[in-house]
Amino acid sequence: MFSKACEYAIRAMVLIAKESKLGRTVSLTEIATGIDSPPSFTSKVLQMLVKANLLDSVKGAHGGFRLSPARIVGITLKDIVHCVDGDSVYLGCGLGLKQCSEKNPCPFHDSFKKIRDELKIMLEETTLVHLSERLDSGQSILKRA
Amino acid sequence: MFSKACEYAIRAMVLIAKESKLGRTVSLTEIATGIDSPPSFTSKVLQMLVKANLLDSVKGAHGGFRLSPARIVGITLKDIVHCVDGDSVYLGCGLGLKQCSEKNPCPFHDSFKKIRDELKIMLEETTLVHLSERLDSGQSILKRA
DNA sequence: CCTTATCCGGACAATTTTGTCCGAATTAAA
DNA sequence: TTTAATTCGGACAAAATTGTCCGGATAAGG
Repeated sequence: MFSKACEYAIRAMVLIAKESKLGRTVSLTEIATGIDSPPSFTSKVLQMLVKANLLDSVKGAHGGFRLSPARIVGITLKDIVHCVDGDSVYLGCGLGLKQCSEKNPCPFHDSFKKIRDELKIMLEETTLVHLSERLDSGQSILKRA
Repeated sequence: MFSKACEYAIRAMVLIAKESKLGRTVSLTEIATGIDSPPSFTSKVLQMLVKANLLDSVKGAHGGFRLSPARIVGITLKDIVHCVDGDSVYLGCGLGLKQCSEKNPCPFHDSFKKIRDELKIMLEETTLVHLSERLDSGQSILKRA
């Protein structure tokens, strides 16, 4: 469904959101430990998010990553997925046909479009607030126990 | 969403279903041309389907691939996807967490489960009959025009 | 100013996915 | 029986994705 890079991106952003709400800045090491991901690769992914202006980084000692309150409220899963994987997950044809469209549909265009649209809506409606809240309450996990 | 291999598998099966209804056996060359895919790679994918007993092959001159009427009716998208990509598309965690479950959910387990379940149902309900009919009627395409 | 902790960027490496090639086995038809 | 058309299987190659390493830039704190 999503690439590894995108999975790490989402998990990292949720963790950063959680810590940012407490006023903390989170280092790469803490993130990689917290979401159980390869540090160097995670670093690349975070750089993508920073460049796309979805995430703030603080250089130098005691630096790290953080999210402003406005961003925690405003950033959706769709923003993150779009940044890392592009929009083919919720826009592309299920059979990989570039010519597939309403007028020129592949055989399961209609049934698939329904799923894609729901996925798109879900990604658009889910913000970092929603996700990080479940972490706070201990209702959910970001890595294996 | 699906791998290239899986996309080719689905497109090929729809084409074979369409031709099999007319009593024809379809060669690899015809399939690759008909669905606009790399022949040798498509061959590998078809072999997977044959081994999984989802498809019949006829060796030797005038050989090729074909589907019995019973299979055209019985085989669903889920069968094909499961054979080629496994079941992670409609069963796995959206964040790639193996420990994710009802009792130990990742932050967007619930919203994602809804999508996955619908995808699963759609894949289970869609058979080759449905897909090949749309080809017959000229309502849909398997490659670029 | 110096040291230390951190992000950044580029080069590199490993792994997985995608794709190619060729020879062997099989079968229809001349 | 020979030839041609085909699937099958294995080895190989290319490309994409995932992951590592290191040196440079930046900033805090003594």
